[in-house]
Amino acid sequence: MSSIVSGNQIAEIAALLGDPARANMLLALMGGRALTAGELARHAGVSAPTTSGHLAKLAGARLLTPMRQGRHRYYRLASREIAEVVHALIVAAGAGPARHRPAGPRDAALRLARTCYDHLAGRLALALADALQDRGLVMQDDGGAWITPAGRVFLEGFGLDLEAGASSRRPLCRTCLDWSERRPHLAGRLGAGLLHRLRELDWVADLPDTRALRLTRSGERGLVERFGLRPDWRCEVVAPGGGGEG
Amino acid sequence: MSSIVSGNQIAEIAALLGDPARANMLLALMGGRALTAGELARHAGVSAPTTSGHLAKLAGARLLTPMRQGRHRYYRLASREIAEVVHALIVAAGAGPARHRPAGPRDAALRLARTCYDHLAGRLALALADALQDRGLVMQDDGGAWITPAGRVFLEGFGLDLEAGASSRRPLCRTCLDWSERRPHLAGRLGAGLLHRLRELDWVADLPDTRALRLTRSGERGLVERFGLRPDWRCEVVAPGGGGEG
DNA sequence: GCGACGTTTCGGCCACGGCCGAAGCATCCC
DNA sequence: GGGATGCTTCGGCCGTGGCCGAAACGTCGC
Repeated sequence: MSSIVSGNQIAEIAALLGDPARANMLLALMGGRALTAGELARHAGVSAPTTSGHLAKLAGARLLTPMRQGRHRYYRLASREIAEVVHALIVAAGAGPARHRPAGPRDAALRLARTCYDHLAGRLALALADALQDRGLVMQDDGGAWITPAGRVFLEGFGLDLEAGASSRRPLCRTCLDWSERRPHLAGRLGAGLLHRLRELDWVADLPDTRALRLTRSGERGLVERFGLRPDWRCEVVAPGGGGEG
Repeated sequence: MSSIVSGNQIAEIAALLGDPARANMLLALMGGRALTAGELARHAGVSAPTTSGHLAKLAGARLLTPMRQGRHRYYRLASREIAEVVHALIVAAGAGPARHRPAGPRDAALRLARTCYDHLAGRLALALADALQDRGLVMQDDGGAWITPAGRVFLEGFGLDLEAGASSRRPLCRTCLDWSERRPHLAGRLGAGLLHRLRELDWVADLPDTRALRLTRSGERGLVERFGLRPDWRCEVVAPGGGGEG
């Protein structure tokens, strides 16, 4: 399988990661959020023109995907494969005393449900996003998500104020790459509003000293009844193949 | 988890991989075997002096581990973490339709026993290497292996011709990093001779259309009786904490 | 419309690093 | 010892590419 890949192709990608400014940009994007060129410039510690050049290269090589939004330009990691490369580099750089990560109960809880900035992440977030999509309330395509008219009615009926913050630059509905599951979940004002409402209804509760969340009994019942959440949402979604063999 | 790693550290590693010559060297080393500077030069398609410079950088950054052996200098991947980075890059470069690998029964057979070039690899190879070491017939240290006088007697009694090919440049006894188990097994002329003899005795048999091997009933009995192979050799091997890792 | 702001293009500077040939060590073999 | 072989060091050439300031472009808000 590796025989079809030449060192030159590898070097091309690695060289893009081999610049401190670009590496810092990619690192900043590992959170899964899309960031603007300006934010990335600040993360990288270089000027706006320099940043622009770097971003053009990264997008040209399909490492990043740009999204225009008004006078801003958002960039996000283009694929799971690229995220894997950066992840492997993070591990290799942290190297030294090879840290062991036994994926304990804490990790499991985080994978199940947690906050990501101000919105929901983890398997629960994905299941919720899937449920909304299955019912035609939210549509997702390659690089974004939006609320359908039916979705607007439903969400306002659920108690969300979709107009709140409408004047801010923040998009109403946006996808955010879920770091543990490697699939996009819902962010933006919709994601924030959802999490806020779920807390308000006591459908989710914060666990102490962690970003993990607990889905309450009423929450589980409510999400299944009103959102059509699949009862098996806790199950592993996909098992990406492990290390290769020579 | 990623917060303690700066983009600069990542860039440092990635930059080393970002040169076509170096990338081709690392790709060649992904087979798990240690290769000489000359072999790597040929793989990379650059001159010996250039290769030397590259290898010095890679070894200096702990991506490769050098091993002197006479007038040769062998290099191998320094750690599992580095191999993971290269692996992720291979996947990302092959990108497009992300191949799925379901780790089926074929894979399991390969992990159990297979050929690696002309010698044995997989758990059987490790168990055999351990057995030889436990009985003081072969000694291994940080970067190599050699046959003890007692081992020489035993192996010749088993039917190996240790003098065959003695005039060639190939080392008698060498370790080779097992790619599926991430521990060294025995290669060199000893490894080749062992596999040859095991086939001759019908202790192992080749499976069709794969590099996997099957240990026959007589083979299993013979290896337990004569080599002291542990009967539980098929079990998952636990990575020893000490190890030559990193 | 106008100014403010975010981003990109242009031009020029400069350093880093890859490349090789020649020469220098080290090792093996006879 | 002498000669082959494998690898490294040295010196010099040269292209690639990162960086910035100035200025242009596009969008937003008034």
